[in-house]
Amino acid sequence: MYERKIPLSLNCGLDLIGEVLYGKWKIRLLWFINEGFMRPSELQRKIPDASRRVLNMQLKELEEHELISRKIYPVVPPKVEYSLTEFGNTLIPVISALGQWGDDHEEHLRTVITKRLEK
Amino acid sequence: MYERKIPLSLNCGLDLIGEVLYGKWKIRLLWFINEGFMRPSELQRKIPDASRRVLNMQLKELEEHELISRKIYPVVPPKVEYSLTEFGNTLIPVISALGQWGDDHEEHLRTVITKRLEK
DNA sequence: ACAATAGGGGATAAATTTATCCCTATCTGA
DNA sequence: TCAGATAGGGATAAATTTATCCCCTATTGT
Repeated sequence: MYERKIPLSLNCGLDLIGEVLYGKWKIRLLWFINEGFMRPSELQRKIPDASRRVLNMQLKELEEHELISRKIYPVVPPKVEYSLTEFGNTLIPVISALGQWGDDHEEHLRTVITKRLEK
Repeated sequence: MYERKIPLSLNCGLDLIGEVLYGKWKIRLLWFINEGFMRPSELQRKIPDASRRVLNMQLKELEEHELISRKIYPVVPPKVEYSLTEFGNTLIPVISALGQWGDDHEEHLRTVITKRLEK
């Protein structure tokens, strides 16, 4: 794996949650898994903008952080299912709050984001 | 500025909030501004791990996204104060929820983060 | 005269994260 | 027999974000 050169700062709760949620697709992965899309191929279809490789990597990190667990069915063709751990479940209300805020302010957000990009 | 080559995905509320909060120090900046540390030099002292330059850049982005506003006092030496906009204020409960979750699970988080780094 | 403080920003390097490409394996259906 | 689905990963390139270095203005204190 990549060996970090700049040490992490893990001083407060915000640092800690950032460490496990930071990653372009992680929050969405947790969200979709919570909604019942548990197989890697389903998740890839739900998030077509992400490459297969990156989703695998981020799923692995979520698993190492014990937010999700991975169950392998010994069948052919292979079948794998992810599910939220108990710990991962406690994060759902927080993610929900994030999404809700984004939805509540969708119009304004689109405006300011677009405005900034055009400069 | 840097010209983006990969288009953003702004499909849902989670994408939108991600766009304005993604940045190593942004959440903390909002938090400290909310706590009353409004001057650039104060913020730099509160977040010593960040370089001055990066804080300025992230503050500028927060301002362009209309989460904070910047007031310049025409005095010498210069004085600048940031404050949350009304819009930025609506984000505080969300950030609070993030920090609270991190605090509530601090011990477990430290364990899993450290464990993963040691591999 | 000189350092320190206040606020800012250009140029460039380094770090980190994502994307791309290619390869592995087995079974099902046309 | 060939295409497609299923799941995964190594090697490497590209994109993006952060860090570092240096420079500017003007005032106050030593």
